[in-house]
Amino acid sequence: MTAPAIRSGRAVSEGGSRRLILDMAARLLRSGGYHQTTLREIAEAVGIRKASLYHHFASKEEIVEAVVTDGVRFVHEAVAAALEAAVQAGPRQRLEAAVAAHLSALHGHGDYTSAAIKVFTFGSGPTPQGVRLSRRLYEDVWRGLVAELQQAGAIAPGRSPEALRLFLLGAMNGSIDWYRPERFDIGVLSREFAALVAPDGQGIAS
Amino acid sequence: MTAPAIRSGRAVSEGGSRRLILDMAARLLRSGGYHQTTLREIAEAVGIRKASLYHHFASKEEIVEAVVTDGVRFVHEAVAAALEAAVQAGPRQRLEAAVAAHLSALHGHGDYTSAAIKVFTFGSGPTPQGVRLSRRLYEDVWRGLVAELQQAGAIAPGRSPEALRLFLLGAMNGSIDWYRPERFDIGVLSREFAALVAPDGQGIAS
DNA sequence: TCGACTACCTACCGTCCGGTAGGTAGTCGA
DNA sequence: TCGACTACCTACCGGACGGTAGGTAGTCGA
Repeated sequence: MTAPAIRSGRAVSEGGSRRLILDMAARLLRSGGYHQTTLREIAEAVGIRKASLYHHFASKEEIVEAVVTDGVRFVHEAVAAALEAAVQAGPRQRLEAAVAAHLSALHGHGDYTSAAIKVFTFGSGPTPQGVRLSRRLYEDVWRGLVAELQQAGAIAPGRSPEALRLFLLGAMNGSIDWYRPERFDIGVLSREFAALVAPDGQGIAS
Repeated sequence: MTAPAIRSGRAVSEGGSRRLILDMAARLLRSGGYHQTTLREIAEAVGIRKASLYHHFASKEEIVEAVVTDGVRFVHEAVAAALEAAVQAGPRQRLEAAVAAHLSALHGHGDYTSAAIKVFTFGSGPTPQGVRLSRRLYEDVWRGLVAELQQAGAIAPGRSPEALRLFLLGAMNGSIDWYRPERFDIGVLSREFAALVAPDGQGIAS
């Protein structure tokens, strides 16, 4: 009685299965983290048998790594693009744009970025080197931005740049626990974040 | 050949087994979260067989709940005591004291508080009602403190108090991912945190 | 001394995990 | 038309999971 679904050899999309697997894995990883997410769940969400996942990926780790790498790359590119678009703006506006881009990548777009944060903020699963590297590179974007803000005098003198960066990233990533699109607006939140780090009346513009 | 260890009926301490189990569970939960921590690991760390855990607790959930509840209560009491001790100080000093108490509970003391955050920041395991309640009560402490700061004019006008509280808690709890006692000083960090939320030159003292 | 009780133990349960072996239907270039 | 290839399938593996059944030493009050 269980409808066997339409099976048709090459299925609907050619080669799209890999993306579909990653999409479903990202969704499940986002809500459950590494250990709660099982290959059976992923396979079921995709609509195939668990063993078929091994036709596209060699292991669970490989699937998770692909999701996490994509997630980090996505938020990295979004923030880099936002900073490039605001290259002529003042430091405060650049900060606000970067924060908005980060939060949008986290909440507005797919599940990849949230999944990435869930997975390696847990510290649960094994963290491959490629993931560590891409994460490091993304952190450097913020390191650079904080340094730029400090150089422009936009942040209060005496603040530790490293503490500032950790505070900011931690607070933004922590929003996956409380952000609800109907309760908060990313633009408003970004202004709040930026105002904390670079208060009004500070910097070259004043 | 496997040394059967010293078995002696009532063992070393009377009734202390329960605490020992929770101590070990807290340590494991802190580093592994809910799903990675197994009853076998806990039992091994304690030095008893897995089935013996059920003499003290009815289920894994009950153990985890006890650890989490203790962790929240500990940080709650620490922050409340710090605020009480600084009842005569200015708002900025009170904020700094609360932040220092929270961070100390997280990093300076046992594993309970970090375990609590790891467990329900994951959103992994089931969250019993008792845990939700104690967490809510603790959040109210910060809600009250932010309101007090706002009333005293210590934070910039126009800031959303709820956003401020969420940022602060998120950033502090995020520190479990990067805090290392040899790289950071809790006193210094607390001053950094407080300076962001309640910048100098603001409030009744100026 | 003897029953109740405490704090453990060994042995086992069904279930689910990630992963593997080997098969099969459809597609496509030669 | 036919072999190679792709994309899936069924069936199974050993092992780990949380949890249960039932037993056994030691303690202690009556």
